[in-house]
Amino acid sequence: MLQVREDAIVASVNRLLAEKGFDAMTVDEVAADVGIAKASLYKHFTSKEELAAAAMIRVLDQALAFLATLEAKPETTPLDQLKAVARWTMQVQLAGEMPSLPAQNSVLRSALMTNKVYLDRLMEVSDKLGAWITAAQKERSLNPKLPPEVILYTLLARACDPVLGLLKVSGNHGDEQIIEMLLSSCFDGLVGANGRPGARYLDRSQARH
Amino acid sequence: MLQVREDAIVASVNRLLAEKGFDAMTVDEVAADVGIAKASLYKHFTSKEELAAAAMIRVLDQALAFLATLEAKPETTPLDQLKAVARWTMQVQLAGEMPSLPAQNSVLRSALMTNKVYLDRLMEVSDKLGAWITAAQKERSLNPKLPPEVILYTLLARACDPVLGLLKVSGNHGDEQIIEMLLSSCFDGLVGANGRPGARYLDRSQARH
DNA sequence: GTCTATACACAGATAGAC
DNA sequence: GTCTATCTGTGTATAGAC
Repeated sequence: MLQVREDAIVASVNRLLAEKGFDAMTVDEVAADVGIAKASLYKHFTSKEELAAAAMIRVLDQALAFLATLEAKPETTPLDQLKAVARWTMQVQLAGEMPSLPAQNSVLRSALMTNKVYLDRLMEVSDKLGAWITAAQKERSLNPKLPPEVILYTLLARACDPVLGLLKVSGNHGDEQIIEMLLSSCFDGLVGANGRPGARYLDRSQARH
Repeated sequence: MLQVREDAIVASVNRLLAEKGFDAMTVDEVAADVGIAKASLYKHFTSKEELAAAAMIRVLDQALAFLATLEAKPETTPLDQLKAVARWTMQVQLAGEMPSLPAQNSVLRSALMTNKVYLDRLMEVSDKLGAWITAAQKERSLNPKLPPEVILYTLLARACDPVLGLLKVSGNHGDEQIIEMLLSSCFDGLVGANGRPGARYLDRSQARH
C-alpha cells in the first residue's frame, strides 16, 4: 500500500509537470491533488527535484515498455520502429502526459545528473534507439551522413516539441492528423518526399486543407 | 540618454533570458548586471513580464531587419530565403542571444498576449515568412501537402530547439557544422535527400565523422 | 506516516529621501 | 531618476504532536 500511494503521487506529479512545467508546479498543489498533507509528501520524497526525477523515471519506464512491444515484432524495419517511437512520444505529449522540465535549471539538472536510476533508464532508451538508428543508416533508410547522435537527439526532442501544442490550440487539425504531419516533416523534411519510396505520409488528401 | 539606458537594460535582459530562462532570471540579477538599483529598473519597466516582452520585441526587430536584407536580394528563391532565416535563428541561439521563455506560464503569456507591440512584430514576421512559404509551396520547393502553419511553426521552433544545445555540449561538432546538420534534418528530413535536386547539405565529407 | 503549524529564504514590487 | 531600505507574498522544507 506504500507502493500504491507513491504511485498515486508520481502520477499526480506527472500530470502537473505536463500541465504547468517544473517551475510553475508547487509542492502544495501536488499534495492537494493527491489528497494528503504536504509534510506527508516529504516522507516519501525528500525534495521537489526528487519528485520530478520520479516522474521522469516513470515515463522512461513506459517508453521502455513500448520499445519492448516493438522488439517483439520481428518483421518491422528499424525505420518503422523509430517512426513508431516518435509517434508514441507525440501521442503522450498531446494526451497531456509528458512531463516538461526547464531547458536549463541548475539545481534540477544536477539532481537528475546524480540520479543513478534516471541515468540508467535514459541510457537504456538511448542505447536501444541508437541500435535502430545505426541499423537504419546501414540499410540507407536513414541518412547515413547524419551523425547518430543528431538523429537520436532529434527524436528525443519530439517529446518537448512546442509545435504540437501550437497546432493543437490552433484547432485546425485533429490529434492524429497533427502527429502524421509532424512525422512527415521530421522524417521526410519540409521539402517533402516527392515520391521517394517509403514516404507514405499525407498521401490521402487532408480534409479541410 | 534615457533611450541608451533602456537599451542597456534590454540587452542585459536578453542575455540573462538566453542564459537562464525567464523563471530562473531574477530582477536583482538584471539590476546588478546593468549596474543600477532594482528600484530604478521599475522606473523604466513596471514588471518582470514587461522586461521579458521588451527582450522579445528586440529580437523580433532584429529578425525583421534580417528579413529586410533578404528581401533586398531579388535573385534568391523563397526556399533559400527560408533556409537563411532558419540559419540565422540557430546562429542567434548558439551565440547565446536567443531569449528563452517557458512553454506555458500563465502570467507571462497573458502579458505577452496583451502587448500590442509584441503581437504586431510577431504578426509581421509571420506574414513575411508565410508569404515565402506559400510561394515555395507553389513552385514545389516545399511540400505543398503540409499546411503553411505547420511549416511556419516548425521554422519558428528552431529558435528554441534543444538539439542545438545538446549537440554543443557534446563537443563533437563546431557551431557551423551543427547548423548545417540541423538545416539538413529540418528541410530534407532524417531520411535524407538521396540525391533529390536542391539538397546540397552534407555533400562534403564531414570531418570527424 | 499522517496531520497542523511554522520556520526560513527568496524574489517581486514599493516607499520615501535625495 | 537614482538610491537604500523595506514590505509582502509565496514556496520549499521541517518540527513536533498523534
